[in-house]
Amino acid sequence: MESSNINICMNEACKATTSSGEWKKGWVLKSSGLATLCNNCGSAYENSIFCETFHREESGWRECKFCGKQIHCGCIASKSLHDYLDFGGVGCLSCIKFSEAQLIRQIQTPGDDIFGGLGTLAAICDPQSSAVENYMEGNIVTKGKLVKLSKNMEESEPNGHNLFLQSQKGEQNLSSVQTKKAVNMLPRGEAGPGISHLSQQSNQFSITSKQDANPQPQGPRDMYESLAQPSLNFSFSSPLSTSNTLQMSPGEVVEGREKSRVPPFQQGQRSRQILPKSSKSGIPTVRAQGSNGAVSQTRVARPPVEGRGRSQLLPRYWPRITDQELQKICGDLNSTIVPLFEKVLSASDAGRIGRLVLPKACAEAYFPPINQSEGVPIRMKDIKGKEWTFQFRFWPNNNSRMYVLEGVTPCIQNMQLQAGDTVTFSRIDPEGMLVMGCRKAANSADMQDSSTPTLPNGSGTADDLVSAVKVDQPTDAFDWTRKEEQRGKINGESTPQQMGQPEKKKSRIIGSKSKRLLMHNEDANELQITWEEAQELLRPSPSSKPTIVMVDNHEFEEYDDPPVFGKKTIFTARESGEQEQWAQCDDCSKWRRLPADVLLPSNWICSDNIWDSNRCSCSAPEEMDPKKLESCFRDTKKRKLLENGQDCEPSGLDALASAAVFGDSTEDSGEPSLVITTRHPRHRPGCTCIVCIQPPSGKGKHKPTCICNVCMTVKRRFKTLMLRKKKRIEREAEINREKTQIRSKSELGLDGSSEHALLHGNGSETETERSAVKVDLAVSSNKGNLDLNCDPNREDDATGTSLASLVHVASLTSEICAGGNSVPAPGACLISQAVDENEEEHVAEETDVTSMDVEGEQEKQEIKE
DNA sequence: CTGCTGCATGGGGTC
DNA sequence: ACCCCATGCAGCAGA
Repeated sequence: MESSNINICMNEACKATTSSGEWKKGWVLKSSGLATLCNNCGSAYENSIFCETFHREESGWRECKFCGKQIHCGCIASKSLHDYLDFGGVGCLSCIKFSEAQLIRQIQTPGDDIFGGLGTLAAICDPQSSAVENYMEGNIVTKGKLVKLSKNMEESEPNGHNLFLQSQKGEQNLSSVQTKKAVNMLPRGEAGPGISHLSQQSNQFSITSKQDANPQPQGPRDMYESLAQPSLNFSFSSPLSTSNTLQMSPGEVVEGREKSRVPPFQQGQRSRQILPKSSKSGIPTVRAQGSNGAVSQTRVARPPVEGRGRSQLLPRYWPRITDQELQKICGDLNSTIVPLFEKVLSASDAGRIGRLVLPKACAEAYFPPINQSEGVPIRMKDIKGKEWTFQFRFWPNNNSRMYVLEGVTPCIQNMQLQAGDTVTFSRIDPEGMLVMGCRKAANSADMQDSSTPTLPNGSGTADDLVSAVKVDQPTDAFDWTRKEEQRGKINGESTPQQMGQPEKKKSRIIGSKSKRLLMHNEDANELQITWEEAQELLRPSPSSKPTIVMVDNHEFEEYDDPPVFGKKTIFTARESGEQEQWAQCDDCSKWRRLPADVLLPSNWICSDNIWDSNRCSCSAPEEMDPKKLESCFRDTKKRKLLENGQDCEPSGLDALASAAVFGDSTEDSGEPSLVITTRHPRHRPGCTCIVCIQPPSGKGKHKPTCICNVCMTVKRRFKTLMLRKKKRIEREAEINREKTQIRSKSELGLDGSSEHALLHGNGSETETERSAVKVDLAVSSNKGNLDLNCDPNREDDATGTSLASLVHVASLTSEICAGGNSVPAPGACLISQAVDENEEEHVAEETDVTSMDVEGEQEKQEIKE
């Protein structure tokens, strides 16, 4: 009750402290000219002091909207004397009781003084204010009463839009008044302000937002990347138009658009019930302006300004749209944007099912009420102005409902969103059209990288997975918890965002409940590989030592810790049998020879090469000629496949793949010979651990007589390839004939240059030669992997050429199969069968193959990326 | 076989 | 303890 050297911001969400000598800089003294004693109870009422970030606009003194009686709203004892009007303002209880029904009619009547009167009020009570919340819950007025009044208003108001317009008008007046008042209330001196913890009077929770005349350009971390060209030609066609709610808060709009001096960010007038309780789950942590007057670019969680509010809206759904983004969406037009809520996309949301699960509270607050499970179509625009129609519906779920937006896949794909990104739902007013915005997760992979601090203070670590993902604005929204932690600390100019944040609360920021969403992006990338490829990346946990157990005379290594992903390396062996390992630098892509037993982290560069001082820098040349290296790797792959084939009878697929890889690669580099490699880098040839003995998916499951879809596809494919080969041979023969003829002619009369032109001009021969090279390169670059999905029609495609070789090999195998008594290779049999099959299916099959090609290449591309 | 639909389940957050 | 919601999955329809 007493003034002291330390002033505390009256806002419960802030509670910042400052010494009395400092409060001028960023602190606003409120109500200094008003009475300090409650007229009703005589209780002392303190002048309030707020830091600008949280400064509130009014004193505890109100005027009854109906009778003009002065009410001190900050006085607990006055609880029986007044009530908060859900649409704003204060009324004494006697008036409220008398005129509740009349109030509704007044609201509906244009020109009624209610909203005009709002403008004459020094301020209105903001039911959304946390202070109000606390206060009301504390003693003043029951929430149910407000809800009741709110519902009455909603139900009795057939035209919410009109209501909104009225409200808006009134609030705009209010805003101007508030702005003026704020200016008038600039600090007058150090005297007066005192500490007050008790003043929980219902005050409007106005947030100053000073738009800099020269707003700073958005940094790369400022998101809403695709907000660039919002179209604001929206129409009020959304079913939301039926929403009988007092709608947006113009203060919010002002905040986003105007460059007024201290326009209060009005947190809306209604739907207090959709807000969480302040002190626990987070008061609106709006920090629209720092005390230095910097432009507001911070991403703050703003409680939605409206909604039917049938349930609470969790802070994680509060829109964190920045003023800049608001401005972008609003553009220069007269439309205003009302942030409603946002949601971090889950894997399910971003998946191909096309169902976006809507938070129940949000759905019920901002979407039209639906009684049928089928729901209603909802038109929505994205931030580029493209209109989408989704089906808004629900499913019964545990005596509740689960609301979903169906058909969002095209929109999400259009915005290139994925799990972890955020979709925002806003409304353009006065049109009322819903706008679906987006915000990319801020380079989560990078931010999760332990090498890159994610927070300004460098507190980001690899463990800060959650915060790293979502703390995209370090000086951004802070949550209530953190504010609570700051209580008692000097705030001053420091940004609370720089404070540490409990791990538990970090997940709040990401907005996700599910740990499944928290998958490291790199991990996600790792999952975009095949099972076999994954085996090559698996490393036993460095910290764990295996326990060797014997099962059926096989040694098994048992690890207590799960395997970890390491860098993919290639194992080779010298002729002496000595094994070695090759790793590629992530920076220069040069291959470095390493001891066979070392395990590399997922990221490895030359400077990490502690085993070869001569090649511990990217500037050092590669030890081996790239061609030889490729050959070596190819041989490695070949040997590996051979080993696999010896272990178990190859399936048709395996045989074909092996044949394809081996067939046209007989080059012997003379360098380290092909070596028996394992699927498990840690494991040596002969290892019989569960990893090494387990066949890859599908291996061994397909018999030569198998007629499963996979095998049938392969059969058809090879039939196609055989035909292709036949045509190719014919064409080459024809080309050769032509060349022979040309040579004959040139020998007869043409000069050398013409011959050269002919030979190189038509490119026939060189094309063939190139093809031969490409065969080699294709296999090499693919590290021996056979791409069965290549397009046989692409003659100039390296992979396709290699497949021609594959066909050649396959045909040879087929001949063996047909002519010998030996047990045919399954692949050969497949080919044999394929040759016998009718050729009529070719056209359709080629189409299938082409589609497979595309998918296969896309898949490879994704893996590369 | 694939994709869609609707519901069930259970982890986890909130009250 | 309640309940939200991310996800799994069975059933169904169409290709």
